[in-house]
Amino acid sequence: MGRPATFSRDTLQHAALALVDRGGLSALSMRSLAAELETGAMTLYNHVADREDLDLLVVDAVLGEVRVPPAARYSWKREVTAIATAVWRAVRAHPNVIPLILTRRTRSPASLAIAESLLAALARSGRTRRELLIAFRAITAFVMGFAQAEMAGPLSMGQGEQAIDMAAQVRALPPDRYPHLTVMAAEATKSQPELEFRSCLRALLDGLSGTKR
Amino acid sequence: MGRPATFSRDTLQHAALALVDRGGLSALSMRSLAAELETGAMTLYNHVADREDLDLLVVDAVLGEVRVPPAARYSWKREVTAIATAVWRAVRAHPNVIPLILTRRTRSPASLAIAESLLAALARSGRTRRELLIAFRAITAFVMGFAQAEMAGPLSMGQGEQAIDMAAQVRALPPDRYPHLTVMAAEATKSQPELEFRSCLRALLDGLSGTKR
DNA sequence: ACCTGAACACCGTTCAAGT
DNA sequence: ACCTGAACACCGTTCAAGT
Repeated sequence: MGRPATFSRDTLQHAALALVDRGGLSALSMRSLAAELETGAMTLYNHVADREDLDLLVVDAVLGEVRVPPAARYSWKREVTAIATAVWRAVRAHPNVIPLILTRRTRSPASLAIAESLLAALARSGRTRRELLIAFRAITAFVMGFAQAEMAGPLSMGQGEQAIDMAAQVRALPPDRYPHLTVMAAEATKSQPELEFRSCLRALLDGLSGTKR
Repeated sequence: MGRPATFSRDTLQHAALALVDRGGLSALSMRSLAAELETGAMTLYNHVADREDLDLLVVDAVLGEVRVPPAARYSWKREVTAIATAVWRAVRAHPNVIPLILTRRTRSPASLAIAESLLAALARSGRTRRELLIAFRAITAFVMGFAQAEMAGPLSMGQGEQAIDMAAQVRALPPDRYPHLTVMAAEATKSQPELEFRSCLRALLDGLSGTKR
């Protein structure tokens, strides 16, 4: 009933992201977001089609933080590395949003810009279309999968308390049944996600630049 | 009130998977599953801790379908390829479950067995622990990420009607803003997920067997 | 011990009404 | 035209009671 307090879609978007960052996905609902914005739940529908649309807005807020580096400075490998790393860091900066990022299909300008710049960088390596598609698939799969693994994989990453707890659990499994896994859980205790990401990505790029068949 | 109809956790698990396979994730709720089993919702809590536990059961039903091949038949690369492909195929056979698989951390025997056998295969290539961890991370990230991309990536896979629609949408973007993406959307029309998965995985394995630094 | 209906505290969204 | 409260059809889960 007429508080003029009409807010922009942009403030809604960032309020939603802030809620998820702070309290996890369960902290975001039409009602909780409306309360945050000091309005009624139904008012949100003036800015957003439905809950799914709100989720996409949150995903896009994260992807919008990706700073795609200016093109073609060094080798194509370095450029691809810069883009992939930028995406991974932005995603990783919002761990609570990762389930949304993994499961929502975005077609926003931010997400298309990332895809386009990655393709442009890869195209500099001289490939047929088919090879370019393969390279694009491999890299995007790896980046998203690496973020996924940090959230849900069997071998914990990083040195947080939670990661160390997880490692301890896996290390405590019967070593005769899981000889490698238990050893690797110990190794994962020294995990440095940034370095591991770089090493994995380098291996992938090496493989993608090898002889074509 | 004593229909004796006590059912096993196993039938509950497969009924839940069947509901998701048939009707998507939204078709599975405590109430819908109970109805399927011709009982009341609260009866489920005799077999399952909570909804999260039910989700894990569904994830595990899929991972339980992975047939890990017998070890050490050919080269380590072929063995790793066999395992990765088996996982990917099982996941892909249940597309509606993918969001759950990506976001739930399982520690079930099925999931641990997969991880252990993948590590065992990789260990045959002769690596330090640190290199083994890197290789494991790269491959699991890739497999999960590839499944994720088929569900939510910008370039559609396969020749289904839906995939073709999606490709058409991306192809219809302004080509001066998205020169590579629009071309690749056309290329993706010929997409053969199985072949692309193999090509990407081969590149990754090539990279992982290259010179260490 | 195992089972289960009623009730509670949430959801997203429709609808009809406000200005 | 924009806003919004009440109400509806769902959720997962607590609680108390059945056998």
